[in-house]
Amino acid sequence: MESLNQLMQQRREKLEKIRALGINPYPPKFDRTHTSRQIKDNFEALEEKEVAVAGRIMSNRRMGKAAFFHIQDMEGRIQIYVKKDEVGEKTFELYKLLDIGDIVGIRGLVFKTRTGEISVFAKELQLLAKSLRPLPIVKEKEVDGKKIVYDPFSDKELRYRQRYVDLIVNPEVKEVFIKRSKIITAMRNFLNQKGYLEVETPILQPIYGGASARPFVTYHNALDMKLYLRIANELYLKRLITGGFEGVYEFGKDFRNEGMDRFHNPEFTQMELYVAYQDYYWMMELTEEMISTVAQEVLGSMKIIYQGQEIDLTPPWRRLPLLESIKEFTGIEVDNLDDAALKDAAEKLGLVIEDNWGRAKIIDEIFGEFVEPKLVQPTFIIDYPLEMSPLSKIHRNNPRLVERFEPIIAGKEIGNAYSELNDPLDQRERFMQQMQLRAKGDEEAQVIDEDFLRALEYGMPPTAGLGIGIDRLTMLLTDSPSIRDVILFPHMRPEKREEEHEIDWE
RNA sequence: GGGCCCGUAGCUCAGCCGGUAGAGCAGCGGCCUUUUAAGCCGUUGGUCGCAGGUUCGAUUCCUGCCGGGCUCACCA
Repeated sequence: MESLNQLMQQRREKLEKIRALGINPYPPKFDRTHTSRQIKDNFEALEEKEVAVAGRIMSNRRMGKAAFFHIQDMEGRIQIYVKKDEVGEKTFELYKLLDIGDIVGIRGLVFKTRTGEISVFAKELQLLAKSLRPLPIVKEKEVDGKKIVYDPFSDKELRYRQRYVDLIVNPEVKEVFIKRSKIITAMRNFLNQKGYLEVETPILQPIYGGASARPFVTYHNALDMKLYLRIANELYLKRLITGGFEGVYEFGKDFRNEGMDRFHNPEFTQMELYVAYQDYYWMMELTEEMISTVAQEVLGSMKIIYQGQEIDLTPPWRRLPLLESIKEFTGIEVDNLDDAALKDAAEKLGLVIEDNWGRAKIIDEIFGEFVEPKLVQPTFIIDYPLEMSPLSKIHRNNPRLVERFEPIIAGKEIGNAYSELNDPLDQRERFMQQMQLRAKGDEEAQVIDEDFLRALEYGMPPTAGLGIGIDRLTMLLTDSPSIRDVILFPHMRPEKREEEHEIDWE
């Protein structure tokens, strides 16, 4: 237990004084009639009427025998006016023992102050929860309609570790997560309207698959076996297409045991959708329709600003084959070059190419370095090299390519899709190639999944599949520079080692 | 993993080339019954991230560690 500093000590003393007044500092409930927003939006109708509001004290201006303070509820803040003559001696004593951060309920009359602020004139004041820790104090002032914030609570480490404080003190943070929720709801509604079925598939998997990534490993005691946290939903969802569902989707957490940065959190949310009898061209249309619809519903516009760049999500989006995109941005015509010449060309661009890299890896490198960052407006990069895509169908016009696309927006991929490979013999081949890569030390190569192959052998219809990174999409639609700004509790190292709290596994 | 930067009061920060710390807000006490970054007067509060080293003396210099940020690498 950390020792109490002066401020926390004082609050505990106040708590005892409140108890001594015969007041329960943690009563069971409060009957609220209005939120702050409802009062502000309906002032004319509510003026001089009695309301009951509740929230956290966020500012306090005391003037002898009267005081103004703001309380904050889910929808905003409203000012409260307390006057000793009005609330009485005892309640005013209670008021004097309150702190910023305490949760209170007020019953009183709606009025407007001399300076024009809609407020509640307290007739009754009730403590609903005493706060024992001091909040950061953020003050703000409006000048010419612009909000100036003084001493913002800005330490990123504290904000991420104590998100509850961040949410209390920084209202725009709450907005981001409200939008995140609306994005997911809008997407779910879109998919439901199309008639697709939302399903749930295992997170704990005996064999992981569906992406190239290193997994987290866990252990089931009763079964005495290793399990993996899923890296993708893909293989289970395709089993369901085999099973006869013709459109299934899942919003799910995936887990990848890799580095962390501005665009990667070890656990992240993905929406995966599989639709029978369709191909990747069809899926491109669905994707642009879905993303633009979500933006329209959540933001009221298909035009967004991301980190200062204006982006127009209105369909149709540009479709650009991968190799053409490389030609466009670097002049390199990959198809005219043999392996050695391609390596030379890449090195001339300044890339460091390892000797054991194949063509696909070099192409991917050139794309990632010279093309992707330049694709600000939404673009479907289509038709990837076969070797990079063990789960997608070979291109109908070119056996060295697959029918795959990635939607790129603001220089970053936000998803991945293909005409799903449903030829079980070809799929087995591709798995075998992956196993060879794995034998050569590629820890991210995919693992053969015999049960998935068995499902394909029963026959899976032609299918289009799509994955959309919900975190990345949310970054885009909330103009957030880091994935940690759109995840409520981003992964952090433990604050300190507290031996006494270590969990004792058997 | 590499590079750069940061860690000082509850919060936001200052502290030059070494002499064991300061501001604003918050808090506490006083005045103030329509204030709003309320105001005025007074005042408390710090193992200067942790551990070593150099030194008569370290918040300051050096090393290591811990935590974080940015970035590069890796990575769908």
